[in-house]
Amino acid sequence: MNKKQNLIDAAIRLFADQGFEGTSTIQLSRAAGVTEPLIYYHFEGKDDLLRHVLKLIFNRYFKRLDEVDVLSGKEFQKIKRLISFHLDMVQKSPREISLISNGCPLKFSDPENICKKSLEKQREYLTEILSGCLKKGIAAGEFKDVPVEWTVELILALIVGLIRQRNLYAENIPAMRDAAVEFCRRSLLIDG
Amino acid sequence: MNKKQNLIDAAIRLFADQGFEGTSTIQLSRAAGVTEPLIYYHFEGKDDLLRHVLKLIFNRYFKRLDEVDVLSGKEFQKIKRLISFHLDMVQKSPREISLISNGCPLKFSDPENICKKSLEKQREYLTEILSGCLKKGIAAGEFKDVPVEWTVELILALIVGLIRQRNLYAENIPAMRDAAVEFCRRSLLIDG
Amino acid sequence: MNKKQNLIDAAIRLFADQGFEGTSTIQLSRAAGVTEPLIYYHFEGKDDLLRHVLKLIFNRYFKRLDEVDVLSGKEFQKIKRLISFHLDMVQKSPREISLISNGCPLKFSDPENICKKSLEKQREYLTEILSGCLKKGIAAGEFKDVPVEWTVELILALIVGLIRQRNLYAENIPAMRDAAVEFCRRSLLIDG
Amino acid sequence: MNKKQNLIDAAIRLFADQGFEGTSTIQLSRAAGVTEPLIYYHFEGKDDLLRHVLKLIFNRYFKRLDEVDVLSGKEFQKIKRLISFHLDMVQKSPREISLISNGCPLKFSDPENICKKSLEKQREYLTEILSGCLKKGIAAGEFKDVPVEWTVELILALIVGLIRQRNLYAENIPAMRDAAVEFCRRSLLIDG
DNA sequence: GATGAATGAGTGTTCATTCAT
DNA sequence: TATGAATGAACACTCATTCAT
Repeated sequence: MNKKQNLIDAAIRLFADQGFEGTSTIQLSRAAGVTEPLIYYHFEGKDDLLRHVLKLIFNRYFKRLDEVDVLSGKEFQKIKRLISFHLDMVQKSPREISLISNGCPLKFSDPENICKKSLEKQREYLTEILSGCLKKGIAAGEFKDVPVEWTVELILALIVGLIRQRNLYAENIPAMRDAAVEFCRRSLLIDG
Repeated sequence: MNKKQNLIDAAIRLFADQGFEGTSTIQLSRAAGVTEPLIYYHFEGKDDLLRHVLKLIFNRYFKRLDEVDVLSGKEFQKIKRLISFHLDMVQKSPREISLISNGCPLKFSDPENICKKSLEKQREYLTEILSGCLKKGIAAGEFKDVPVEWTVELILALIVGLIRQRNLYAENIPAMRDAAVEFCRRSLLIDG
Repeated sequence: MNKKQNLIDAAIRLFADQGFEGTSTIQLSRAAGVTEPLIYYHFEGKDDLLRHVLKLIFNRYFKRLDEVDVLSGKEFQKIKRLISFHLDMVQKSPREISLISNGCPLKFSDPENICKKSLEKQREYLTEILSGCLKKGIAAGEFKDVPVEWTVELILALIVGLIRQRNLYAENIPAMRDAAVEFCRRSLLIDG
Repeated sequence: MNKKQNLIDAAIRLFADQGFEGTSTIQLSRAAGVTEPLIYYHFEGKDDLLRHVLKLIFNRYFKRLDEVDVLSGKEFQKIKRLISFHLDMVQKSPREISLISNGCPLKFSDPENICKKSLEKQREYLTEILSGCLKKGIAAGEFKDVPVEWTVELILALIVGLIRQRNLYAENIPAMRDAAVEFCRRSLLIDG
């Protein structure tokens, strides 16, 4: 069970750093300290290993996302927590996020792609929460009267963009997080 | 010269859709309607073809970026033009932008990577312009007193995120552009 | 003991249908409902399993061949019984015969090949009986004065050919058997 | 073109001697004096090479079979020529015949199998000729009144069996041919 | 300019087999 | 008896690249 875990760890690392196609099975096995055929004992092949790894990462992501408090406090508090959560994750597990946001899309045209399904699930989940926040916030006089649908898209784009920038340039996360929160606060809150 | 162009076009398409490692020289030659060795007549190899293609795309990008009016009008007008410009580009040439924003970063650790250099050049260029706009706008009382450095990062992240979302989900660009501009306007302008 | 038998049964089936080289140990184990290493518990390896299976089949064949009555009756009756016996066998256990007549000869150059030894034993056995029949029949005026050695070869070839045809085209065995017997009767008997 | 031919020759030899599954691509390439990838330049793969080789052999066989005189002379002369033709072929090109009669049937369950198609074509062709000969011979009072259909099957089985025996035991072909012809003559001809 | 033929190095994968339990 | 985990060697096949023409 140890060696299987080594393989998974190596896969996350190498797939994230070099891409799926750019990583060979022999590289994987060496990085995991095992022999090549063991990949085929534990998984059906290189594709299956990727699938397994992505499933794992998405499960982890969704589990943690579920734990984010999106019920209590003011509406903007909830949005702030969502933004912070994503920037925290990219700081703690940059490779996992990198795999999700860079590694997948290449094979995106394939409709069976788990990444596609998971990214859509993520999109739906976040869209629903953010829509709710915005609507309630507008109704309660907390937010300005912004167009909900497009503003949601925009916040999503902002989150995605921040993750990406951080992955490429390894910037000061807390500062960026605060700047992002303030940026949104000013744009959304009536007394921002 | 025709066949060389075919090769370049095929390379842009295939590298963008399948990634560099995911595209073989035989795929390239077939997609271009030529034979494999011709790649080696016109370029030094597959790597060189990528380099050539990226240089081409970045040149095109920088040339167009240079044509964006960042001198006349109010400061926010300039920022608005920059955002619009990028969303227009992704709509007109999604593959080129996709290559720049997805295809490259995989081999990013390599310091010789042309993509890295070009992306940094782009970053510097945009950062400079945006910094100028923000500083001048703040001084002129057009903008709120926001932290310049991080707000620049944020706008960049927003642009990157919007490009990415559009590439994955092919959304309504004009609407997103307007929403993005309004979002920033509210966040930045004193009387937003 | 049950699982060992399952392995043997699976081996007969798979080796006959796909050939020895065309059958993998994992296919064997799955078809037998056991795990791969069990093959190595009960046999020394894949080769040994083949050897075991062939020995088994040849033993069965020789045992039944021994029970064919080649003593009583006229000489042609004996020959008829031999022909009938082989066509009956191929009808009852086509896979076993198929293994003997198709699966083995491929590695025939190897002198250690059990198949080779067994086929030679079979050849000698049948040759001896048929030679005896022909000689006695000729001496007794039952048969025409045919060249014994070559006629024996011919009858053997006929048997082999009939088995093969039946294995490929699954023809009406009783009819073929009768036709074969009559064909030989006309060719051999003085008052055929 | 020379190296391609070497590959084909090597394939005929090795597939016939060791079977298709028993022959590796590296063996093939070494036996042909070329490098492994050349197989994939000239053919689509190992399967395709087998297909090519079988097509070639069957074409050669059918071409020569077409040249056998089955029109002139008495009916038995025609049958004699067919039997002789096959024994001549097995003497001249034993490996080609071996490939046809041993190598193929293993993959026989596959309906796309060229071998299956070709063997059926061969069967039909020979069946038609032999049926004609027998019918005409019986009508003309040349042959005894034998059951045509089954006697045809029998002669086919005899030919197949002779080929097989010769391939395994490398016997004196001319003697066997004469014995076979005489055997059939006695069985078929009224004044045999 | 352009290609058919060819290759060394490497790909993902399967093989028969072993070993600790 | 029986298996889960693991492996060295080999497998069919593809890679980017070269070269003579």
